[in-house]
Amino acid sequence: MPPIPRSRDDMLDQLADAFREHGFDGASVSRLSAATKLGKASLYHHFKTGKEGMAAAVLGRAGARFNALVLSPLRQTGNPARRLNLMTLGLNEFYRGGEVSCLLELFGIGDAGRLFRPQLRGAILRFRQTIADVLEQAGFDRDTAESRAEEAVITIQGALVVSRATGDRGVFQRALSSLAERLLARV
Amino acid sequence: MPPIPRSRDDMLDQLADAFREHGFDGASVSRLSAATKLGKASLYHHFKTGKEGMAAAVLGRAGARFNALVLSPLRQTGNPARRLNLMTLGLNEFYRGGEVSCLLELFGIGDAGRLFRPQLRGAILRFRQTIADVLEQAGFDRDTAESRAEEAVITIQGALVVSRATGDRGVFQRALSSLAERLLARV
DNA sequence: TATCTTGTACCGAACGTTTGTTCTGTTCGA
DNA sequence: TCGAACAGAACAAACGTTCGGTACAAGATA
Repeated sequence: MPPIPRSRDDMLDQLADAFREHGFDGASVSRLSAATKLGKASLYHHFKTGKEGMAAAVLGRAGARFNALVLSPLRQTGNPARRLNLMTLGLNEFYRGGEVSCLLELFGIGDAGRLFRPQLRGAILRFRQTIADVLEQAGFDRDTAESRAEEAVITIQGALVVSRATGDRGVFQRALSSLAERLLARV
Repeated sequence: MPPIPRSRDDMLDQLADAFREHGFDGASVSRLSAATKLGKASLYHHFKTGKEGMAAAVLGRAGARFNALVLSPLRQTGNPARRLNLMTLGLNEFYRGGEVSCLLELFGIGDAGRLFRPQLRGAILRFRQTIADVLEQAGFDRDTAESRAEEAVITIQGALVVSRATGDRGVFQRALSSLAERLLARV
C-alpha cells in the first residue's frame, strides 16, 4: 500500500476536531493519531515540535479561517449593517452553528494557556477592535463602539459555552440572530 | 508528626482551585496531591472513587455555594432590582471577581463532559429559570423574561472566558456592573 | 534505458516518565 | 482496641517522544 501524501489543511482540520473535542491535555497523541489515521511517528514527521507544534499549527489555521470568514467581511467598505450580517454568517460557519467549542476556551487553560495566551489575547482584541471600527463608521462614538464590541465578543463566547453545556445549539443560534440588530440599536 | 484531620470543605476548595487552574484532564492526581498537601493514597482514603469522585464532590460543593451566593438572594421576596443587585454581588464573590474560571467550561469537555453534563445542564437551566422568575415578577411577560435570563447567563459565562483569555478582569467587572440594569430595562 | 541517489511520507516498536490506582502499613485520638 | 487519617512504595497502563527502517516518486548519472 503506497503512502499517499495528504493535504496539510486536511490534517489540521482533523487535529482541530480532536483538540476541540478533548481539549489540549485530553487530546493524547494516540487520539490525535487515530483522528488523523496517521501513526504517532508520522505525526512527528510533520510536526517536529510534537504536540505543542500541532496545537500551534491548528491555532494558526483557525486564525486564518477566522480572518477569512469573520474579519474580512467586517473590513469591507459599505453598509455597516450588511457587514455585521456577513460577520454573523461567517461566525455561524466558523463555529459550525455552535456545534464546535472555541479553541479560545480550550487553549486558555493550564499549561496550554501559558503557551498560547498571547496569541489568544491578540485574536480577541483584534476581533473587538474590528467590530468597534464598524460601529464607529455607523455613527457611534468611540466609547460606545468599543463597549458594544466587547459585549458582542462576550456574547459569542458565552453562547458557545452555554450551548455546549446544555447541549442546545438553539442558544447559539438565538444569540447570533439578535446580535447585529442589537449592536446597531439606537439607545 | 500527627495526622491532623482537616475540614472536608478546605480540601474541596484546594481541589477546586487545582481543577480550575488545569482543567479535569490537566489536574493529575499528583497535582491534586500537591494542592492538598496530602499523599495520593490519602486522597483515595477520602474519595473512594478516585479522581472522578473528587471532581464530583468539588462540583457538588460549587453547586451549594452557587445556591447560597446567587440563587438564594434571587428567591427572596421583595424588590426585583434589589434581588438582582444581590445576585451580582454573589456572582462577584463566587467567581472571585472573574479571577477564576467556571467549572462549567472545564468539566463540559471530553470525558469529563460525558460524566458531568447532566449536572451542568441542570445548574444552567435552574439559574436561567430563577432569573426569569424574578423578571416575570418585575412585570415582564414570560417570553421576554426567559430570553433576557438566557442573555444574562450567556453574558456571565462569556465574560469569564474573555476575562481569562485576555488576562483582564475588568471585562468581567464591566459585564457584571451593567447586568442588573440591562435586565430590567424597559424596551 | 537502466541504475543509482535523494527526499518525502509513513510506521512498528521501543524509550523513559507519568498516569490513576491499590497494597501495606503507621500513628493517634476516642 | 478500634477506626479514621495519613503515607511509602509499588502496580499496570498510558503518556509524549524517538529510533530505525520501508515504500515510493523524482532527478541525476551512465
